[in-house]
Amino acid sequence: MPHATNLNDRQREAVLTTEGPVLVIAGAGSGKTRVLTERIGHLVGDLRVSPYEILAFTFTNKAAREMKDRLERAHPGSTEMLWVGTFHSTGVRILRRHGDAAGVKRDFSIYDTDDSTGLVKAILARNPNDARFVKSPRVLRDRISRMKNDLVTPADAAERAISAGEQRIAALYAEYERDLRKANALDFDDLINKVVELFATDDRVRELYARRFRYVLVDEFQDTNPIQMAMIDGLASVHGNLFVVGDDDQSIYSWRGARVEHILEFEGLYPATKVIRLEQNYRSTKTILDAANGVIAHNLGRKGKTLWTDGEVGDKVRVTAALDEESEALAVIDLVKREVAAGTSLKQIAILYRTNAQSRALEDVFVQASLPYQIIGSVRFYERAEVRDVLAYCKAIVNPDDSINLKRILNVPRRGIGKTTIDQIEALAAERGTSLVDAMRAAASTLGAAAAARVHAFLVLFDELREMAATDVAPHVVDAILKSTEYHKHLEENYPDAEARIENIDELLSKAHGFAEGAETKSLSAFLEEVALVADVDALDLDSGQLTLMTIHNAKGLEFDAVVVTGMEEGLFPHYNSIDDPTAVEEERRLFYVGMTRARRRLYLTFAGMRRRMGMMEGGVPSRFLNEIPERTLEAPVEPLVSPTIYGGAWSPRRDYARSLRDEYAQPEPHEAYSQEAFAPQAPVVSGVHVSSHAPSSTGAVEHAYTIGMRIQHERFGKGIVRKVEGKGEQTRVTVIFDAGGERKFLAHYAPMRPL
DNA sequence: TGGTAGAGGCTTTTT
DNA sequence: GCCTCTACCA
Repeated sequence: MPHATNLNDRQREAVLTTEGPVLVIAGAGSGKTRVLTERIGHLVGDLRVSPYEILAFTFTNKAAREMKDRLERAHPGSTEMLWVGTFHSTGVRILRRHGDAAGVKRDFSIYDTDDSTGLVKAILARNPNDARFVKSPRVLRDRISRMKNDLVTPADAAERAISAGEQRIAALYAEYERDLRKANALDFDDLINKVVELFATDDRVRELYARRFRYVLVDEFQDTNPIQMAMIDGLASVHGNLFVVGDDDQSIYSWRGARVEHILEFEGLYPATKVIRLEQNYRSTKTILDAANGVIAHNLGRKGKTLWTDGEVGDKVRVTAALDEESEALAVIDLVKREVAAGTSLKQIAILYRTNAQSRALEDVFVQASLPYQIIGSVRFYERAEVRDVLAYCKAIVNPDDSINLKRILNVPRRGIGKTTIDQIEALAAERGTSLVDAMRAAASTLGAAAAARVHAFLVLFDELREMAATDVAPHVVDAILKSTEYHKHLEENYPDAEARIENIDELLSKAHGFAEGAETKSLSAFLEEVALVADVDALDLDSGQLTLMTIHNAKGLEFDAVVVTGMEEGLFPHYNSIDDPTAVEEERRLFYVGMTRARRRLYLTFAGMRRRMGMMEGGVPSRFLNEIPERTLEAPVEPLVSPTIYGGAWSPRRDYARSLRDEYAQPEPHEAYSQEAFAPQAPVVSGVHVSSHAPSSTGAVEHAYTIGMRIQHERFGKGIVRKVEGKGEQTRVTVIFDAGGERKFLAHYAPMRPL
């Protein structure tokens, strides 16, 4: 059997059991991606199944691409007809072909989270009395999204509403749905929702797909939500050859409506199910697995399994304490340096964290140290204002009914169409029940002459671009938008950081060019579709030779030789919002488990004694998860971490553990610039440091009386002059301009600094 | 209509 | 600490 060699018995069973429902419980690193790919290879290569009859769901586009690449190598030509993609991209594919039956027009636009929020905002503006029922447009949008994911319609919501507030929310939800239809737009949830609706209303279409796809495969099954489950169920309704792979211990998307129960209830739903468990791990060392197993064992709500490996024991897990987030970043650099010295390449190292906000402090220090890194997520490319502006032009051009995006660009760049004019046009649109563009075309009579002329000028430009988009390729249209609106000039005139913004616009343009080179359909609408569905991880380049920074959520499914999980503090990880809810803490624990099991050879954990949160410095306490790691897997000494005073009590830097590392960064010129070569592999170096505290030494409880103009001495940055003093008591912040150049802000209470 | 300054909210995680 | 919205003035 060409497709069952080099597999263990269980894996082979999973590959060869092609008929009927199969549930594979696949632990972290147990080779599930391989099983999925080999299984498709077996179907195509050995059983002569046409790729046309196979549909596979992956969690990201990147995973889909990788699976296709692997298959293409093994069976050239086989992937052309194969459908592999995310639920969302598969939904789009189906809706573009057969959406009509569910009332979806073929040329619909896709609203991303920002667009949806804009729509909700507009609805709330129309219903000022309802604002008191929701905290913010975003909260309402999330709530609507949750209902959609749970198959709750506006009518259901109205029926279930017990309070007046719930009644109104149901009404706003209904209005949101109406407005989406009016704008000929689908939000992310609709991309799946409408398929389910389609299957329910039109049996012929459902059967068309269900007959075609004799084999349906689902990866990351633990993170499917009810609406996705309904879509899967519809697709598997004819042949029943449904193969799902998941791990209940890695379920980390319940906040998005995902249900682990889908794993637990699968056998009940599909009675003939064959269950296969993959528990042998091929990724991590014995020590890392032991540590991860020890942590996840604290969860009560799990099916229970124990991963094992016959790999080597490996190095122990190292915990590093830092004074604040800056020292934490320095500690990370130090760990990276050691890894590189030991022969690990930068691209095989990942720095993970709970929240995107944590990346900033890391980045600041990495930049200073010239450490090459790539960051996934954070300020997302497609969410930058300038990129969104240009995309709004594209969206409005493709679909002029898209009032949200049309409104966004009406006066960007400034063309004298201000609030008053827009209000008038909107009123006219509401009065006549037409779209915004139509109201603009009709507005000449109601507007003043000057305003009417400006609106007319916009419409001329808009129509020209529309005409062009009907026939020309995406990059040309994007280029025409930029030229005709003099967008570069607009950026230069209005933003001090215009250069960076222009770079982003150029990148968008080059993405459009790249798209036109590779895609079959090169139209603007096809480009928008691609753009709407890309995830941040899709951009991850593991061959860039750089260090990778990302959230643990983004790291799902990936693996690295060395992994550093930062921010191991109560409140951050587990996060404040989860800390009072045992179920939520269990999900946080699973998230930590996912982070730990990304590591192949070495795992590092760091925490900071204090950290800036929304501008305020706050004290931190080591995460409870650290205490759950079996001591035998940790580098000694562990004592300070398991101290009974940890919870509740304020944490202070333990000077006993401030060791060699501190001195390294205590000099005035702390970050020697690490060139690319400095990070090239060298001969292994033996490290003797265990739990190390990364703390610029504290000055203790010295009274701080800084005044503007005062000369000061800072332990690390040398002499300087006080420029600004803000706040009082422990919160006193002092801004200093250093003689050596550079301005910095410190908390007077904590900074290693004294008046001269 | 546009520019600016100050207030207020925000950070969990994402297709 | 940063971004967005609002209020007010030119």
